[in-house]
Amino acid sequence: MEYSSKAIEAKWQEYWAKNRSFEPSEDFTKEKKYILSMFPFPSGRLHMGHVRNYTLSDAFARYYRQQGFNVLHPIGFDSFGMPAENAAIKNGSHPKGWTYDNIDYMKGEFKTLGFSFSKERELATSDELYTKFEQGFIIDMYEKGLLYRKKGFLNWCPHDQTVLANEQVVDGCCWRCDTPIVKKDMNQYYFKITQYGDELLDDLKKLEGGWPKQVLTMQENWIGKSNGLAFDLAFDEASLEKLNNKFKSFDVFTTRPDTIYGVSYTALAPEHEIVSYMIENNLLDKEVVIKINEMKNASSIDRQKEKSGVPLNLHVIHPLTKKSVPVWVANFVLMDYGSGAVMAVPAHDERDFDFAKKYDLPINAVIKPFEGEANCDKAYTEIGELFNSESFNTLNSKDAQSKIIEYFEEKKIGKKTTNYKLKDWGVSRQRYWGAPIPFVHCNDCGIVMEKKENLPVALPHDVLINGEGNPLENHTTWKHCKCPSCGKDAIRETDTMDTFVESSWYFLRFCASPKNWENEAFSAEQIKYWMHQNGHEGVDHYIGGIEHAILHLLYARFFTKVFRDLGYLDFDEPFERLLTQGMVLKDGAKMSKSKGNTVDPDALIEKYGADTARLFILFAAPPTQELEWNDSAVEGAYRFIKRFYERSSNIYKTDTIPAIVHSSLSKEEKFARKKVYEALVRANDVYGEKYTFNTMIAGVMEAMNALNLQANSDVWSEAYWILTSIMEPVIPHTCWEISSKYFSLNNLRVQKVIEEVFVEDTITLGVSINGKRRCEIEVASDESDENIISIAKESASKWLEGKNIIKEIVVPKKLVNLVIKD
RNA sequence: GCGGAUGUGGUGAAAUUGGUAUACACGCCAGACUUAGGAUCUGGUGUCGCAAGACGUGGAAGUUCGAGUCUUCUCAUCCGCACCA
Repeated sequence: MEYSSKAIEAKWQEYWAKNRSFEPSEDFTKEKKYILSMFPFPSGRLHMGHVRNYTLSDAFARYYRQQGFNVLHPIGFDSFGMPAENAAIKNGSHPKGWTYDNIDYMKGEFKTLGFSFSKERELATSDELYTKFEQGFIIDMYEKGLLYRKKGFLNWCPHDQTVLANEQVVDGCCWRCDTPIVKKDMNQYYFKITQYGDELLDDLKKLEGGWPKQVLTMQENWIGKSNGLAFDLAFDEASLEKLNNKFKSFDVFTTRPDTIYGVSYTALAPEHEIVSYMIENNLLDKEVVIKINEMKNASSIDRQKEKSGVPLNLHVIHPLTKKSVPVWVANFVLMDYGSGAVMAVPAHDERDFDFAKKYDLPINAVIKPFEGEANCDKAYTEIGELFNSESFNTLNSKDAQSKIIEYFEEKKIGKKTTNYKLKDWGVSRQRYWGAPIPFVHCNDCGIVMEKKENLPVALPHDVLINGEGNPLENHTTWKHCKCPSCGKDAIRETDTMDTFVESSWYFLRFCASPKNWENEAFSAEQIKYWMHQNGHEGVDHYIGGIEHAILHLLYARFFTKVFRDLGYLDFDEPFERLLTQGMVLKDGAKMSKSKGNTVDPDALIEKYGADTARLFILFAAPPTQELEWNDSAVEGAYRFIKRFYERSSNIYKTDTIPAIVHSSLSKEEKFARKKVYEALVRANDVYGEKYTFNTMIAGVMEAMNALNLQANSDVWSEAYWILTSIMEPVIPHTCWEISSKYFSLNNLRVQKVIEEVFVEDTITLGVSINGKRRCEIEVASDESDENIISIAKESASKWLEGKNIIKEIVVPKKLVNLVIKD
């Protein structure tokens, strides 16, 4: 009975493949579970983060199959993207060949890890069939005005030679290659995600409980809703003249209208159109222009270092006091938030204060603390009581805010406004390996959508990828086409889509039978089934890394709402429960090639087998915590499996669970049974809410330790009937092997908990004196409190001598506490 | 700066939610079997102490018969956001 991971694992992997064991049933009357892991980018090999991710989802999928659910547990590859092109530049490979070779290899790895994915629903998002439907949705969205093209200042990564969405810029650098981004002015397509800002924010409430709090907070902050007042600041006569009457005013936004009487200057972003106009028309001194250009060109990190600005020698009229207020350009004013202009109240805003100090601008306090006096040594940013504010004096900040907004609205000089940090999602990428945006530029008709029957607009195979420019733009023939509307010569759009578009709807694609994939993106009937259950909506368990807390998860939520409004779906949120797994660390740091602290899954499987890898991963830490890799603990996992396998020699063949008369057992046998059923209870707790596989496995180990203390083959056999069922989601190969050998696979299903094994004749109670544990006593489980106390007193007599007992507490089945006094 | 999380043996971690702190595992120590052991099995292992015992969940205080768990303050580490007007 030597344990051989290789022979056992290969055998069952073949068996599962041959028997289509993990294909979902199309019997839609059964209860279902949709278990989904975030699909991988086919970079070449799986890393430990993937293994952890898929081990978790696989455990869920296998558990629910045992429980009799119809389980959809699909996988695919997020296969467009820049690494394929970077590899092309480096090795001369073709992105497509490189991608699909990697996919083949990684599919092999899935198999050797025993993951119970549906093979038949596997897909790659670079498949033309996938692009075809995606481009169809893009056209729908364009028609609805949810996709538009405009010129703007974009985040440009000089290394990847492409633009990035705001979400994809991390600390001023490219999220993929860490190159500092620069701003570039160019045309690009945007999804109007801001139109869904409110709903994306409000619906976070529906996800409470199902999603980690942290992710909800991050999304909330990202959307960044703030309420306030927007109003116009009109130029004075001299300024109007200076601007050739081109601009009469500009718009500002404030969340603190209560501080409006404290305005002492206003500031425009260096990119503001009024500033640009003045530069273009030589209305500014040379030195001023140089300073403004410096501000514009500074990286976002440099720009944050120190506040700086220049006056424009323009003035606006304060809307309430009618006083003249100078207009400055300031580097801390951001063009892409609000209107790119601010009213500055140095007395009550730290940024405005710093700037005013530096340039010696007036600081006018208008809010004072409810207790105490106004103080101009630093900005007072708390709420308080208004003064120097004409008719609003003595109001508190909160009341003043609404009163002042009301006043502006009455006078029609301003409006209550909501602003969002969230910006529209820029989706153009100037690269080859992505889904082409299915539009055509026609001299006569403008931007024209490709006809749906002509989809997909597929990529040309013969491209030159050398890292210079956009390969589609440079291709000699591909971009030339006929206008779908007028038939004249036209040019194809050469931008491709951000790969986050593909991952925004892949979970819906799995809701279709592969035999219909040619004809439909997803099936209404299957969406209705897989994405709904008992009033709940969405994927039942979605498992992946926290690094997608904003990007992918926000985009997927947005697409779900758009698809709903396009009439394709009838629910609001795609993922009901989200489990974000922790990182895999080695030597205290995230595994990475550059640090040289990686563990190769293939080598691990070669040495110990997939079951060992899976067991270690689930045992070493709870899923949401970081997982510190430990080679000798892996060894320990291997030894446990080996023991578990070899001790099956204690059991006999049976097709039903052995019947045992509990009362006839010895103390050790009863104890072993109790431990086995305790493990079962723990196992059932894991999947609902707690996900604590580590304690479930500890329970099984405890049961094994208890079984070793006795030799009753009925008890052993019953135990294995249950334990192989509990452990099957974790170490499936070993469990199927044992189960097929002894139980004809009949035990891999719901197990019943028997209560009688938990009933004990005697119980052990701790005895504490003044809360300090002193000794323990063994009493009959139905002993009266009165007797328990007298037994406790007797056994603790040593500590009670000469003391008065003033209180006696019995905690049922736990302990006795005696409170004494000298 | 703002927001969130975490802090328990040499290590990864448990603790049925206010009731015997350290389950389970790794490591370590000792023993058995062995030509041998990086195999297997058995036993031990929070700290101090010869012992009785004392101390012990980052630190300080509080509530309680009783606190890892609740309250207040504080320290440390990690993560997210960050000139968002």
